[in-house]
Amino acid sequence: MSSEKNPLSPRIDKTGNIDILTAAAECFMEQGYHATSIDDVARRLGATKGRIYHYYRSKTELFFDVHREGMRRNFDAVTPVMKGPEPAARRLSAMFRQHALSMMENLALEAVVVQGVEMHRFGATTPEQRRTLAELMTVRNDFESLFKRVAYEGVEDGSIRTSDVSVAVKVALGAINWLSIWYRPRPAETRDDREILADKIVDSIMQGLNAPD
Amino acid sequence: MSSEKNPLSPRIDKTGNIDILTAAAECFMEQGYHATSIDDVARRLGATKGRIYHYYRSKTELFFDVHREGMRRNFDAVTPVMKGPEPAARRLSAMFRQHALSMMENLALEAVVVQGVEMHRFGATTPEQRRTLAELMTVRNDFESLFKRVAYEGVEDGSIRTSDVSVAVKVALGAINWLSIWYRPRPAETRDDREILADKIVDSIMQGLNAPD
DNA sequence: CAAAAAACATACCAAGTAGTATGTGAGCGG
DNA sequence: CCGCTCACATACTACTTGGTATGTTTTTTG
Repeated sequence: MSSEKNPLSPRIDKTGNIDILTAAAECFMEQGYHATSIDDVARRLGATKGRIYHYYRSKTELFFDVHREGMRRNFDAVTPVMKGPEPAARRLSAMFRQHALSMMENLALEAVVVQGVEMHRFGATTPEQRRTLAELMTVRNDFESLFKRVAYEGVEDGSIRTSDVSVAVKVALGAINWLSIWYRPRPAETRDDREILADKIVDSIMQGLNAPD
Repeated sequence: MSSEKNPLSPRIDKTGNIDILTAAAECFMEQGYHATSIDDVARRLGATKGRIYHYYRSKTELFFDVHREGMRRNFDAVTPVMKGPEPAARRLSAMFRQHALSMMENLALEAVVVQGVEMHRFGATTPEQRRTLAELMTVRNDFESLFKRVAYEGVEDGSIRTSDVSVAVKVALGAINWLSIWYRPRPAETRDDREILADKIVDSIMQGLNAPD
């Protein structure tokens, strides 16, 4: 069953070629999963199908692995700031900020993650694929739960106000995920630029649009 | 050039069959554009390819027409409430509310619209397709501009506060568009249920998550 | 009511693609 | 230096799918 072809950590290339995961992510971002052929990915690698099928048993498996890597970076970005002595509202906005920055800096990967979320609607063909997809959605839900948990803490410690925690979190995450659609780095963009944008987004989410009375 | 095969208004069926646009929208929503074959759409119609190609010259043209219809409904939902004597913040939240309801009640159509937005990243193959896609993105931008304009009015009349109008609008629309990914109507859902959800979403957008001091 | 056009269905093809089977050169352990 | 494995490349196949060409039936029109 688990012939262990894919190590969990991302495969980094030793040659001059860019990594398979990166090439796949870029192709999937630019053309979408179905419109991307394995030959497209291979071409971007400066290689042929043989190389890809040496590491991945199928196109879907490749897609899933890209997705996993994207989610892994999401967790890595968010978990360090979710605990601490500050009020929950502070921590939650820090989480949003980190997530937004992660979206911008792993754009290709995160675009694939978003496609994966959509794909859960799509009918996965084989039972094996269905199970893997279900696994990915579990990870996805766990990620969302991180935010929900802190949001609940905020309701309890009085730093957060909302009519519905679950909806509010979905709204906020949707706003951030939407970055993968409209955000494109400008040619000479710096980290500072991205932080400014992230701060604006977090401000919108936390303060809302209504002017204070 | 314009052989006028597709009237602008949606083609409503006179037979017992569901309409082509609806069938296509449902297929595109469930499987995505590329994974949907023309035969899939035909099968859902209880017909064959012949019927579809009688009205549409290509698959992309069909997709674009579904997209147009989705955008048309968006405009129809939002424009009636965007003008009036109330402060701009009031009108803007009414627009958000209408848009959210439109997303829920035209789920299949709107899912296709979202796909279209993603697709503008994708390389459209033929020049003709590129132009049509560019046209759709113009419509899309016009729609976003409706919100921006009212938001600017709000900044001027003092009813709206934000660090960046453009970003704030993108955040809000992203949150609402994200509905197409997670929202699914429950079996016996009523209009009231949808309005409650829409109100919660608008509340999150307008009030934010931070508790008032 | 005849003829023309509309509204489809059927049959077919060329192109593209996921996946496989097999070859091959480089490195490496013994 | 020999054989074995790894890391690919090459060649090929079975199948799907967008699109077309051509029937066939129903509706409209003069």
